[in-house]
Amino acid sequence: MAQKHLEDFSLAQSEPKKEMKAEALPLTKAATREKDKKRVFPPLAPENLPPSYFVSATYDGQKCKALIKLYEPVSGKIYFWYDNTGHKPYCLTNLSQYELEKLTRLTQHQGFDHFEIVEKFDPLVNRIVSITKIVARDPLAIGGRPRGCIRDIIPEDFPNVSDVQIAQEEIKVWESKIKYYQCYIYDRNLLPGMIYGVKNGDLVPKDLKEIEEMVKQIKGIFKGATAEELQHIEQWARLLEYPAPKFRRVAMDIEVCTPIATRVPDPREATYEVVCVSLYDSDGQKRVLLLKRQNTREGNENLPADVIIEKFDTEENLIRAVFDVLWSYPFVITFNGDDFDLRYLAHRAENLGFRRNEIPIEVGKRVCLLKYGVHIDLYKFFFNRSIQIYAFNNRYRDVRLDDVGTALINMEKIRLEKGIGELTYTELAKYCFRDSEITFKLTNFEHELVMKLILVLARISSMPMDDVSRQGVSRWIRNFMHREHRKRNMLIPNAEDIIAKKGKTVTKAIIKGKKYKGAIVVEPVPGVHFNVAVMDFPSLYPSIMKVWNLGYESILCLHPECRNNLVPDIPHWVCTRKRALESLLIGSLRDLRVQWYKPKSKDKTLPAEFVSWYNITQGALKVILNASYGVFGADSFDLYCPPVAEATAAIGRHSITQILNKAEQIEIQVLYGDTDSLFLKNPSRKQIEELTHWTEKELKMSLDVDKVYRYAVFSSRKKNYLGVLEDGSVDVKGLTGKKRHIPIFIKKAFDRMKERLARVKTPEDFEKAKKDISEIVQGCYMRLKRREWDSLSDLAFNVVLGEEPERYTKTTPQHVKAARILKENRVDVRAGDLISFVKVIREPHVKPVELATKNEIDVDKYIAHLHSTFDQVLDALGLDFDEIIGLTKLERFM
DNA sequence: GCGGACTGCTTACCT
DNA sequence: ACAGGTAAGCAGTCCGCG
Repeated sequence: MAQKHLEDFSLAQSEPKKEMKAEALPLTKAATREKDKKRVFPPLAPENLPPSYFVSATYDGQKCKALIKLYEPVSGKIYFWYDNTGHKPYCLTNLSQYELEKLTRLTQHQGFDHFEIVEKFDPLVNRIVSITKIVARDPLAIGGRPRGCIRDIIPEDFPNVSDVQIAQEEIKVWESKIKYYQCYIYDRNLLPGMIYGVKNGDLVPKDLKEIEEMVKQIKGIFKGATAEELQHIEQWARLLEYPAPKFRRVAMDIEVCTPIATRVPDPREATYEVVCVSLYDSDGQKRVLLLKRQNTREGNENLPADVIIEKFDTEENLIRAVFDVLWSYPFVITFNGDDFDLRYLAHRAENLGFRRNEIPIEVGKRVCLLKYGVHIDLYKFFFNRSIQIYAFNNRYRDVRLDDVGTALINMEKIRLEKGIGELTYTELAKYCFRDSEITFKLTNFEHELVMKLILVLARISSMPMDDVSRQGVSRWIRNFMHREHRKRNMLIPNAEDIIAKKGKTVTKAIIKGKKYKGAIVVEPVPGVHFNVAVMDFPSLYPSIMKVWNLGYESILCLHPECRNNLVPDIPHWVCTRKRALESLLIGSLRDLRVQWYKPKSKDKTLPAEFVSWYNITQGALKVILNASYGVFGADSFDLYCPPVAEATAAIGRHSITQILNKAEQIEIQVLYGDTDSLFLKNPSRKQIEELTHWTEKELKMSLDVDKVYRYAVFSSRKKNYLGVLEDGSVDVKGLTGKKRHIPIFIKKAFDRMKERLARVKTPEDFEKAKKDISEIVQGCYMRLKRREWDSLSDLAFNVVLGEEPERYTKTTPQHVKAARILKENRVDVRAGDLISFVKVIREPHVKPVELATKNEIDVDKYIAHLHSTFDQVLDALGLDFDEIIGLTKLERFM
């Protein structure tokens, strides 16, 4: 495979060979061929293209057509396919053609094409309406320019509703903010991420016969599903079962030499020289391109033997060599390339006098895309909170290459002692090479997990891979909702219309400033409890949406006969006549995850590559399902509908309360519970079965035993406990000892306690363990008192600065005080930075670690923190901090 | 002028 | 630009205190 896609250069034509003054090679065969290759742009798909993956889409402003980027995995190339159906951009309005023709600004608009009358189902008024489609020649004519767009002209030129004759009380424009290529994807029923061929110039989906058997098997396990549900399960399964290709790709990193070592150069100015670029590709080719400079020594660092070092006499030639790469790889991976590497290269090339069409980069406001392939900026991807938490279980905490690399693939960046400009060639090469190596490997571990995850998300959301890797979960959900609206010929409602009709919530949140009441947390029973079963509803909220038919259309529907189908405890009702889209789509995704992908991802009898695919798929579904309730309560979501979220939460409270009562009734002690879980003390198998059956029958939802703790420790605090599993692993939830801001000095002591607790098997073991724990605490206390710590940084609190330091006006928290001190010392501090500070005796009682000295540490403050951290566990064990550290009751009183 | 009771702000966590 | 609920620590305010 690696060889194969380098063999085919049939596209190479025209354009004079570029001058390259590289030396100090030798080049491998592959690299030589790559250099010889000549570029043809655009890379048009031939009349008949072998099966290729739909990886991206855009609008070509010159050809005025939708453009699909197809990745052909055998040659490892991208092919462009332009629309040949004459599809055009449009928006919709409730004004008639007659009225619209009065608007000369519209009919004379250079982008205007024609009107059509269409019928669509309007979900908010629950009937088919006749509306006018305004077709344009260019998507920017509909919207997207600051002034004079069609969607703005209509309300501007009809300022008064009385000017026109319409049935509704308002002039409306719909679907004018959908990106044109998304519109194209929906209307043509295309599936990004799936496989297509080109036959006689037409784009045709490849038939998926190799997965038919599997799809049949999947449908077979959903016995209770309705025909409609089954149809959707099948639709999702087709998308998710089809295998992924190998992704031919290159990771890239650049270094720029700046006069001031601490400043990051501005990519919009691109004032300074690009001195090094490293490239690491999926065929194992590793290159470092260096710029020859005066006063730079060679150095004697060793790089891996297979790294090819190329030196360039001029920066221009170096950048040309990099651009050759960007013109030829289907996928280019960077870490922060949107805001730095690609942006810098593009502006630098401009400054150096490159012609526009020589630059392979499309520079946008916030992104940098490639004219040829697909640029994945891993920083954007890993920054996504949903990805961070649900796909990677919070394994990395700061979104920096070093941190993500260490956490996911155990690779660190190379630490620099000096600025880029002072490095020798080999030092610079080694440093830069490591970055592209980490970047590449972040897309390569676990059978190319990251690439496949992006592919799966692209399929679910009907989005290009470049968009899906940059945008948040609410966009993914919105886009598959849009797709399904179009598929059903439903009008996509405007957010303000949903709000006007269904915007009210009726419950009062516990937290001030929130819109509605959320979940229930059961008061824990403090103490140590042996044999604790944790039961939970798998995907509670998506289940509720499915079972209760929740969606913006069904909540508070217009049918009088549905008004008595009430949500428990609140006055909202739900439609009984028509299935809501969200309920159907999210419900079927949930069932597919719970009943197929989750079990398959744990099936040890399958080959590793399959398990990995199932695991990736279930992970992608998890990310989407976890957010599927929340988006309805987020005003940034296009189908924002607070009563849907409110009803979901209300039914959740109702469900857990019902089980609580049932458990009590069959005499199981409930120790704790949170939202969708119950912690049961020593239940019998029979009791568990009874609860499960009852839930299945009465609530129409599944209830599983998630795990069994050998023992669990609760304090009186909610969302705070420690549980030891049978295999000796320890779950710590919410305890201060695991929070990332506390000093490692305290954290280490806490971890020692954790290790000790893991070894406790029986209630009898506890006595010995308590003694050991007391000693751990005692030792820690003494070391503090004697000021015996390894380094000051062990005492640092690390707190994220949520805002720019000046923006704190109401209060000045300690980390902000420290940040301001740093600023006074000319250290650049910005929102999002992690501030490390220690507590000191003198005002203002905090100091950035790097400025503090041992003697000024306020030891008593640290003892107080040690105290409160351990108290969360100690009181459950019947231990007392003060007694442990040897204070008598009298001393404490004094 | 100072401490206690209180509220509010901020961060990090849980589901 | 998914939600609400909880814990902890500190900042700031008010009030009483001969």
